[in-house]
Amino acid sequence: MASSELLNVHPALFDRARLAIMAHLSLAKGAVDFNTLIAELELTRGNLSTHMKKLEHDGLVRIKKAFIGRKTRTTYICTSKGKKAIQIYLSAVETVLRSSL
Amino acid sequence: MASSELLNVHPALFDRARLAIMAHLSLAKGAVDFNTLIAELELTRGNLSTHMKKLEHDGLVRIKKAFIGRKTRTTYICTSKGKKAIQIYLSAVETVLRSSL
DNA sequence: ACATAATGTTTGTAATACAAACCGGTTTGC
DNA sequence: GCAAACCGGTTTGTATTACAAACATTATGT
Repeated sequence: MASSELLNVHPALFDRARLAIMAHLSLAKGAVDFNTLIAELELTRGNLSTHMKKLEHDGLVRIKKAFIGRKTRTTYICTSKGKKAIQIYLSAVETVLRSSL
Repeated sequence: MASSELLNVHPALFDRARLAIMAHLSLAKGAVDFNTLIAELELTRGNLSTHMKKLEHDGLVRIKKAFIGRKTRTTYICTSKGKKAIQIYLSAVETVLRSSL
């Protein structure tokens, strides 16, 4: 059954905001910071914060905190596990839906 | 911003079970019945029932009830709105993720 | 020195996915 | 012919979770 391929998809990706976050991070070469994500994805700070905590917990993202001058700066990068999850997501969706066009 | 394309996607599709249901219905020519969906997608009855209620409420699916012999039989078909939602979903996901491979 | 802003995090709440319990009706066993 | 098991779904209760408001901390402007 083709639709069972969806079972291989990491559950964290079945959320509009988190999918957008992961897409953004997997595109960007290098790290992306908190405020950039806020601005581009139109999320509130609280919302982004909790999403990133979950994504880190699941190992899809790595959080880096650093001082820029004396202010803190939080950036995120997509782990290889995260990239793989995105690929699985895309291929699963395509095999399940492509033939229905 | 490419990722904003995800905002056009119908929110009901951001759920693994409902996406699988819609994929199945949009593939099948004609109606699919309750028990077939249960069997192929491995959902509980309660779970499927509530998902279908939501999908009908959102206009992505139409529910038909009929008697087969003296038993009732519930079948579902994907509306044109549902098919369009699937197409939007697929193209949004592809434009957002394709370049990240 | 005091107000305002910037950067995140924690907390409270509303929405929701899920399965258990339920319900109306039918078939089976005895 | 009556009870028990079954079928086809629906409603209800619960546990999870997405979200924004409130909070905490530090920096900046005046």
